Amino acid sequence: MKRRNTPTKEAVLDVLITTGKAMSQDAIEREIDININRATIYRVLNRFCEDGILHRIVAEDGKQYFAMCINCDENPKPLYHFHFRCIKCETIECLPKEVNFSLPKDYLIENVNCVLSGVCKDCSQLAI
Amino acid sequence: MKRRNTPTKEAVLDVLITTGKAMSQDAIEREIDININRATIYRVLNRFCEDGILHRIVAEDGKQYFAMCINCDENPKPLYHFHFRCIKCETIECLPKEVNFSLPKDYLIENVNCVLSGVCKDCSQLAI
DNA sequence: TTATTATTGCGAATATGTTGCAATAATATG
DNA sequence: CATATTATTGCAACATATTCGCAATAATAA
Ligand SMILES: [Mn+2]
Ligand SMILES: [Mn+2]
Ligand SMILES: [Zn+2]
Ligand SMILES: [Zn+2]
Repeated sequence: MKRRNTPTKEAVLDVLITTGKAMSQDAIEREIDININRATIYRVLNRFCEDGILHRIVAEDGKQYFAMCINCDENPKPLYHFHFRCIKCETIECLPKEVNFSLPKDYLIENVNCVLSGVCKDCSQLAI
Repeated sequence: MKRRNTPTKEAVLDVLITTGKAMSQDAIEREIDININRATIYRVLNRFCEDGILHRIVAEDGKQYFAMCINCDENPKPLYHFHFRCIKCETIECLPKEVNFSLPKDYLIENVNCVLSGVCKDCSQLAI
């Protein structure tokens, strides 16, 4: 199943690159000018995750958010990094902080999903 | 709104105390012998969370899991601790490991939701 | 240009969690 | 114990997120 280039894939990646944040399917759909079906966006996002182009974060709202992998911008991020979800502006950003943990004997690690939530700097300064 | 004692609340707490793990609504319902309505279980769980008797974890499967607070058993746990979700046996346990993080300036923390996932010791040893 | 098949749109299905409302039952009070 | 108050429950309906089957479309290889 060789991948093909399509306007949909381009548009989705474009939005994610531009915002530089983690976005949910509906947020992505809202930002795209052309009309793309909900299911299609999910399929594109899932494929990007399989291919290691995006990574998936599940926030405490139970929703999936998607962000570009690793060297998002200037600062490359550790494989397992924290995420911050602002409850005011509803955005999620990848923090360049590594998650440090240790597991008891005989535990096998497969994935890490760490989300801190609160108010981001933009929103906390607005309040002043 | 003074709280009342009911068989439902007792049954739910009982299951959570017995397993000592974090459980989802459907897992709890399955473990209870009497029939309790889905919505009722959710309401009971939400009330326990409000009252600080349970805490809520959202796993990467997007589902909510509920566990007894802090001094679950012998070892008291830090306020912000890691959780481990086994993808084999589908259980979640509270790890007595504190989550260490630091936020950039002007960020306000409100909540922490950290879930590691993989294979727990019981399931990894079964494979041997 | 044509054939192959990855990708899409659509509608329906699944799953998790919440809510309105009337019925039930726990508790307080005399 | 009898009665009033109201927290709690069951039920059905709702909301939302995500997936799936299937036929139509379109990107690429030949
Ligand atoms: Mn990230
Ligand atoms: Mn816990
Ligand atoms: Zn914000
Ligand atoms: Zn296990």
